[in-house]
Amino acid sequence: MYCQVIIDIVHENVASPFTYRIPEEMELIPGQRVAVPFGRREKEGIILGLSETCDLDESRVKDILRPLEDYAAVPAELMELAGQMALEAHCPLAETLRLMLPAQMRGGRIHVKTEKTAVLNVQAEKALAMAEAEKRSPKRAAILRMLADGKVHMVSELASAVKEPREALRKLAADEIILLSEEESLRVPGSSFGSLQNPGFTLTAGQREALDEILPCLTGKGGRFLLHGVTGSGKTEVFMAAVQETLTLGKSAIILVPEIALTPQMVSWFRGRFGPVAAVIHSRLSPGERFDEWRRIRRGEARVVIGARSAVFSPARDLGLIVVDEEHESTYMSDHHPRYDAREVALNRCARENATLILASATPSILSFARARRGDYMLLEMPRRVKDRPLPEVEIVDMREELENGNRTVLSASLRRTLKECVTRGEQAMLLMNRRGYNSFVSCRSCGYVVKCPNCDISMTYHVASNDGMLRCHYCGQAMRPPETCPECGGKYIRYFGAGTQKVEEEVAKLLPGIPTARMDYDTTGGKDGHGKILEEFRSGRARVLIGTQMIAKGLDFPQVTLVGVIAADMTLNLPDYRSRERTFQLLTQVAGRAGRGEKPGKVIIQTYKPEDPVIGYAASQDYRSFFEDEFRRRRRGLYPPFTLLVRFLTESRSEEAAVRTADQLEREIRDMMENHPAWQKKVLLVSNDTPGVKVLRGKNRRHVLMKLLVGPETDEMIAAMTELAREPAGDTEVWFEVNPTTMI
DNA sequence: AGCACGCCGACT
DNA sequence: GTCGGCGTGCTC
Repeated sequence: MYCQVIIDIVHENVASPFTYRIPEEMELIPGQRVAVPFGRREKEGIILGLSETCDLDESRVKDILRPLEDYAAVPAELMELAGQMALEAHCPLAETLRLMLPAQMRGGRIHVKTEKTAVLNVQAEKALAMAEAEKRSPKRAAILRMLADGKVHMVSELASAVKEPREALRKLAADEIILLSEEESLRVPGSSFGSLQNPGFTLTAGQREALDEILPCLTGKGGRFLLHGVTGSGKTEVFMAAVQETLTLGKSAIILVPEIALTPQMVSWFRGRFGPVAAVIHSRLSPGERFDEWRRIRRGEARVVIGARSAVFSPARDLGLIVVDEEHESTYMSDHHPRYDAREVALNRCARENATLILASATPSILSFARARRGDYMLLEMPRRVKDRPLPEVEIVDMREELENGNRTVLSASLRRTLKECVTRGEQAMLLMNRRGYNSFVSCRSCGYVVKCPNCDISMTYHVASNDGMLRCHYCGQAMRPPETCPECGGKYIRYFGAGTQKVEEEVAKLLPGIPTARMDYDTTGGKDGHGKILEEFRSGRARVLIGTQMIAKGLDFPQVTLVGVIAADMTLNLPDYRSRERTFQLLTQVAGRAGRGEKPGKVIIQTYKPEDPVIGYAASQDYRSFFEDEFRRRRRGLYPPFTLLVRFLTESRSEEAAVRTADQLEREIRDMMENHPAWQKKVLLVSNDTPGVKVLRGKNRRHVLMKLLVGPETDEMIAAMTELAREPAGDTEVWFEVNPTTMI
């Protein structure tokens, strides 16, 4: 027998399978990991397939050394998934296969943990009699009495009654009175999140209706749902019930959450409700715990998996359901190689394994909602909050008026007043400073005008004076000098935005002397568990005002918070990214949902230089539908995803000249390629060659070639050709190729 | 990815 | 004359 093995090396040169002979008496199956001789070294590999014959010269074929486990580490469905992903991403199979295994499992770094056990080897009566006789050895007597029940006991358990039992055990074993052996032990992660009993409450009508659609699918061939419910409508309860039903049917469920550290409630609910059948995968697990959780899942002992995006690759037995909570979150998009979208993988797996998919969000992504409307997903709407609690009152403050009234600070008069009242009442407030990215945009403080690219309908980015002080469009490379006066109203207050959380904290300290505040942003969450510490400070009430970037807006539940202030809603709106409107809407809607989660009603103040922007209004009234229709039209009109594909080649080199030269070379080759393929040429809307937002990163000079493509039947071929193009060696310049890059810096 | 082989400059 | 630079090429 022979087998095809994928060697665990990610390199084009060794990407295709290698043939090995399977020695007599060795039984192997596809998906199993093996050790093989490779060159003059030993390597790990995964069996792709088996065959009776081999078309290679016998003498060149080597023998499999040994299996690494006695089961297939990658089950058949995940083998197929890895294959398809490698094909789509144009990357070696070894790379996608790595996603299917806990990283620590590779390279033999992790071992199955065993625990020593002891069991009686003689009749219980005889043991008890011996215990009586063992006058001189109380330890042996005690051990014999404990083992007299005939059951297998852990040595650690015996050790808690008898100190240092090792010598006594050794003697008993030598006399063949007891048997010592080792048993595999699983490190079940401690209940670091506690275990909250979820109060069993009766379902609302909305929840009932949603479940009536979902539950029948679980028994059959599966279904696809987009669960759209306003903040506080009880989406969690719906998919918890679906998970319960999945377990009742003897199947497994995977629940994906955007960031496990931010959803401790969910984890404790699941632990409380499902006990040890729930496996929780999060970044704080030790390598050993992670591996053991993986094995519990692989064996079918854990049938509920909760984790971040990589949990979508869990080897769940008989998969019945995948839930993607907060479906719109960008964390579902992997940020390093091989790039994948956990939502797409979930969809793929569900189709493959006849499982049901539930995407849940209060603010679904444009893509998912568009699909739901097209009929790809069944749309389940829950427009009401539980107990018919009202949505918080939202006030929009026009910051241009503040300026006219002589207020040049970051806090409006209204926010100052409300904040003071809130704190005086002993309640808590959250202030969101949604600043992102390195660069700032340029805006007129008198009329709200923002400098936009003439070709792209995207705000231009100011490149600091130490760079070249120009305004640039990150999409097409258009550059211009910043205007001295506002082209719209002629005003002189053209400003470069860039104020941060620190500034806000200073203002709050001036307004409320002596009131403790907490600040949460990239600068303050550096240390180990910096996140948790700051949040705890706020949760405990020691800090009364929490000031932070968008990390404070996600899924947090502080019942004492009655005021949420958004310092400058336009900040994310004017980022040079076609997704900025979507992100702003999501952020504002989600943050508005943070206020008034307890008994007391909440208030939200949104400060903006552009109160007339519909996105602000849609978020204030939590009107998802109108936002969607508006944004979908805008994308179609502006030819943005999902109607088009953005593609980028990034060159990086120590030498600026080399980075530029390589980018120029790529551009020429791309243009040649398009000349040779008239059908492809028609799909190309834009080719630009320019300096990216960050010109030098980690000491490397950078340059990028951007393309916008219309999606069509030839898309995949074009991507494949461009992938090849990017692979060509370019001296000391590195070339990165990306489709729909997550970031454009 | 590693690790061989292989062909040109400064050293015991 | 050799030791060693890292350019090309192969690994079932």
